[in-house]
Amino acid sequence: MPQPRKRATIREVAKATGLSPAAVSYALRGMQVSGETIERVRRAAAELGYEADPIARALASGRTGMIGLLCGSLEDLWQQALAVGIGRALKDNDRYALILDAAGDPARERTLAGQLRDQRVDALIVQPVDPASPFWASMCESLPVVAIGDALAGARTAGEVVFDNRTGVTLSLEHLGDRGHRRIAVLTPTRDSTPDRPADVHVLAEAERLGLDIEVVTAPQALADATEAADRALAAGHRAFFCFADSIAYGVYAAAAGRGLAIPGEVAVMGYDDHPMSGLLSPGLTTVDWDIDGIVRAAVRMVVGAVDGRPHRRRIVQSPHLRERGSVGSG
Amino acid sequence: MPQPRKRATIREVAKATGLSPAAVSYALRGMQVSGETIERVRRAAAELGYEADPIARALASGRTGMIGLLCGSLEDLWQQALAVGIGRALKDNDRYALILDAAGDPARERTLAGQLRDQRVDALIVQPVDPASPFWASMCESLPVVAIGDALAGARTAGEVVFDNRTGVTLSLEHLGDRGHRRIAVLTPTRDSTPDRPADVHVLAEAERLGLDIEVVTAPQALADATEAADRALAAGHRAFFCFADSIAYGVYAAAAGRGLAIPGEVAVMGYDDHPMSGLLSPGLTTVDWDIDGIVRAAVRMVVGAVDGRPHRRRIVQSPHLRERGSVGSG
DNA sequence: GCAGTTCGGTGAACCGTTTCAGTGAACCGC
DNA sequence: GCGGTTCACTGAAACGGTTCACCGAACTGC
Repeated sequence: MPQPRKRATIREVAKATGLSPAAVSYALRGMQVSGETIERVRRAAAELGYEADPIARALASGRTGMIGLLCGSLEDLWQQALAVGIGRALKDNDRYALILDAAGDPARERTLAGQLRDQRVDALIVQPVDPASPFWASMCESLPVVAIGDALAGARTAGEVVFDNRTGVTLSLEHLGDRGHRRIAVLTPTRDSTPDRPADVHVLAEAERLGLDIEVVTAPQALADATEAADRALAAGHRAFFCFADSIAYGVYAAAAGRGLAIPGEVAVMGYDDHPMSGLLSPGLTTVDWDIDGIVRAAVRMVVGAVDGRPHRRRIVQSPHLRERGSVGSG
Repeated sequence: MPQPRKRATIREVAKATGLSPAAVSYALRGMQVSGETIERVRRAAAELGYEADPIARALASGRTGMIGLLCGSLEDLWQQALAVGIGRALKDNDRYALILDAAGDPARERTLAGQLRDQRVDALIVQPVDPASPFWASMCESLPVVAIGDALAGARTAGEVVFDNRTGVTLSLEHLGDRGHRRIAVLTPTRDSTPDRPADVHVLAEAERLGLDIEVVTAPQALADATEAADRALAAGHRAFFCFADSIAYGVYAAAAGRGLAIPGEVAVMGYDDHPMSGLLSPGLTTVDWDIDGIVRAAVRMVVGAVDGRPHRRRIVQSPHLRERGSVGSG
């Protein structure tokens, strides 16, 4: 059990400069003190190796300078990329991200969001698993929340970067339909316990409109799990897949390879999200792309704006495009 | 600016139960109080919706129950997978991971490690960018540190999961040599500012031994950057690549495709790490694999053991195997 | 020359826990 | 019935900052 090295406290800096702790506190944050004093305090602090204790600061001020990032499921490569991107963008804004993983579980999502609040994060960015939960309304009461993906129902968010999933779904299903696929397995990460998301509901509506025969199958995004789910669907005779995440589509590639089935000759696959790896597969994965850099920038601008109390756009809708690469042949 | 909902404090619970705050504190942690009182306190706490404030708790006790995870570079897909894996494994041990990204920068690594200490994480897991820094010794004085990858020089770590990079490098270079490749571009994420890591040094020694003509090129792990670096190497006439991360090898695939060069016919590529996606490419990426689940389990066991003061293995060496998939033809 | 500001700074309360050093009562053996 | 433990609990001091209320001195306008 190593003992923590004793750090200098604000009182020691005060003693060294002959000022009160309060003055030191103000000086180091550049408030209400003369320039000459600030310089003196800076010097003394540097000499003593003093740096304000973030925990004590958080307790007293209620702020931390950190921003919570609550991801829906970090098994998903695209969401991993999003998290990394947001982390780096926040760093460029001199802020730190606290990244947590809801693992696709609505209950866990609520727990973690509450913990981030208790940790005094200045704001929260969330890619909600369960956007319909009334919990979000109370969350938005206590700190600025920026939602990515789906808007939070009935909550006063500080901003939202909404994906136009209706268009995304329509593009995907139409593409499959145009290529002659009528019986389609829809692989979605949504857990049974999650209330139907707008996107999922829209899948049913569009399938009806286009006269498609679909079966919705739950598939986790981790490659091994997705492969297993895809393999079961292949065993059940499915040959056309609409995957609600590129990560899941990768599982279809793996499962098809395992059964010696060729893509796109014998199996058709559509992804959703456009992860960088999707362009590297053979054939490339046909998918629907979101502008991930744009999403990152928008979310970070919103959250930083909200924290600093600056005006900012509260709502941006991301439109998808079909990225055709060859994984959907004619059926 | 939303106002934080007022939460119940320990004093209110004390008042409600007619006990002192100290008694409540003890009761909720099941220490030194009668079972009947514990039950009474529990009930009152539940009724008031009381939960101990983690920040105040951290300030008073110096502990948080969180474990810091400092990654070398989260641009790397394999490291992303490792981070996610560790996060989930810690969750299974009822602990939370605080994930930070050093972005390949030794200075940033030191800064972030210090911040995690200041945040009172109970322990730190680090995949060091700069394992030779004397900084780690002082870090290990103030909290348990578990190192993944390279051992920390001159530091009393709580544990280390060391990769046998010597063997990994030897396997890789021998494989390339056996297939008749003599002139090899080594793509490594190591920044110029980083002191040479043992693995990098070993590359030079082994190249010498095997009579290979190598050129070391710095390449970031982000796909776009790796592709660019690989493209420059291709332009310089390189046709055989040893990439020090699968993520970098993906860049070679992309660059080769961009120039219409076939793998393995015209370009040979070796990866390092074995990310799940590597098996999905065509041809599959020949690489050196580490048992990522084993690494996760070992690191988590070590860190949890160190925090709980239980005895645990302090050092595990991971041995690599060659995972031949077809991306290295005969040159 | 006097009320009214502004400036630079102080003292003390406060944030919400944990923990150390007691303390009174019950219980023990003898 | 007496010293010695144990038990269940209390009071107050940390932990290391921030912030509020206030204060004297130096300006300001008139």
